[in-house]
Amino acid sequence: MPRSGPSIKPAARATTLAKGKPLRSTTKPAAAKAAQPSVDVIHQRVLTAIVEHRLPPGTKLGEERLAKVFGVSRTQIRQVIERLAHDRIVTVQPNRGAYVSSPSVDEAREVFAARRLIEPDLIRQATRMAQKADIQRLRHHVAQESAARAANDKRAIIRLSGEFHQLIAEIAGNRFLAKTMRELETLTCLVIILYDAPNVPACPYHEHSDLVDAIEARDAERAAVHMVEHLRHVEASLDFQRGSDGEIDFGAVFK
Amino acid sequence: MPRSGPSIKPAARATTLAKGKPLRSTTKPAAAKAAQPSVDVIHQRVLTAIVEHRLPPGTKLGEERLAKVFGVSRTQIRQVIERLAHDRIVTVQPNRGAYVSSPSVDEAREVFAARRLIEPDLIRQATRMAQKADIQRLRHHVAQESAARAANDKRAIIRLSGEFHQLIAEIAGNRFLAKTMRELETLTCLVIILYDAPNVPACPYHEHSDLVDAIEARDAERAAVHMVEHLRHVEASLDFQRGSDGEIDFGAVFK
DNA sequence: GCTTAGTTTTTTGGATACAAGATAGCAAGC
DNA sequence: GCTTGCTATCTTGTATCCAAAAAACTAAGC
Repeated sequence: MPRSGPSIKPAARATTLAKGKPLRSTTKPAAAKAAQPSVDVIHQRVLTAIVEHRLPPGTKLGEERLAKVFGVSRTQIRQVIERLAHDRIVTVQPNRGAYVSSPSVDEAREVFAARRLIEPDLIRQATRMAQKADIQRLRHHVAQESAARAANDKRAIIRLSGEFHQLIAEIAGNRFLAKTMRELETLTCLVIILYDAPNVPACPYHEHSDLVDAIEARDAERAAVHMVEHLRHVEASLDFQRGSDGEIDFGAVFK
Repeated sequence: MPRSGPSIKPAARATTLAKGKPLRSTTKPAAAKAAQPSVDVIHQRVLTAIVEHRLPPGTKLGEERLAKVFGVSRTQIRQVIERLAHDRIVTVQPNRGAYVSSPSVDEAREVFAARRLIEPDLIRQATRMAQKADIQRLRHHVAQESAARAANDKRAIIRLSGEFHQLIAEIAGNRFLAKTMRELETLTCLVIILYDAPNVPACPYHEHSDLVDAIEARDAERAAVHMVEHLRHVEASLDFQRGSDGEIDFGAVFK
């Protein structure tokens, strides 16, 4: 974690709202801050912050610091960190703290290999299962992506791109694979910020649109083919050379 | 002080990757009770107990109780339970405690669907990657299974059957998928105890042997086909009718 | 000037204490 | 006799406290 700033400020203002979720909009404005968010909420907020690259790889997630930000005790922060560590999204170094993971080139390739394996099947399944309402949700989501693109809101673009894939996983209806996809998506976001050639957008949105078209046409095979293509595009836009700059591999150096 | 090197940043991925090899086959806790086991060790022990059906689905995992058994404080037990819950292996009911999960019929089907998706690819990959030493490990493992079968050690049989599949995942070399397979394997064990028609062995061992043969012959396609077949055999040996006996689904009843 | 040793400060890891919630036991009523 | 409501007990959830480790800082020496 080489880059300019040695210390990166964790997002002070996390204005996330994850998915259609608890909007406690009608709470007392004054006391709004006082409400202690649950572990789940904190987990989601941190996750979103990582996905949106407000907490880039290498960022230290100090317990005390997070605890203050969220107005809770360290106990709950530790639970959140445990969860993130379990999904390999953060790496904890014993007695030294938790850091947002920097997947190696190998790990990045493994993540994409896993996605290429799982997602075509997932979208085939989704094509079979999709109700009208599901397709509407997908259309709506693509529209949101389009809007984010128009507004040049890069963080929203990244987040929404990922959520699109999760949406497909949910529609497919296999809970286990959906969970796996959530993990893969988050890791992909880390990979993208680490290795993405600048200015290459994560998911060309028309490809998402094409995927929805194929689903609506009930053409599972076309959807699957598009998906593989789509993933290859994303992976091809990455530059795996850059990565090695970040960490000096002492093991390789002295041998 | 032992400040040996200068700023060594050893690309530490050390964490969470602890389960690579530990195969302590004879998990008799008889000795060495005094030393306080680490969270990883406790996690592994509980996992093994669940896999071996010494802790069947529905068993309550009381914190205090486990803490006493392992001679540690509740803090660490809590971490173990969090991990297991994250993998859906235990289900925690808020304020009521953690119970070994009883996957529903739907979930069971989803687990098998995921395995049918992932494992053929994994064994193809393993066929390509396998070194001589790997094949020897596989042979050795099959021999162990055979021995357990001869000794009629049902618990060892179940555990070893699962570990065989994990071994293949490791040889394939995709860490993410290997982790996913570990989760799937454990869930499969829960499914088997819940729905297995009695006296039907989990994995007919000759099938495992066939799989190793195919790998050794470098015939990835044959290996993949065998794997699908193998998984179908296992799933076919289950009786998904039985499940409903166990729990009365009030939600379904009143509607 | 740069490195090295010792000291202070910060941060994590783990145990304990306390509060809230749930279960179980007991008594009273229909 | 069985159900219902209350009280006591136990379990979980959370915050705090303490010890150990690491990092930062300071000072001394080559």
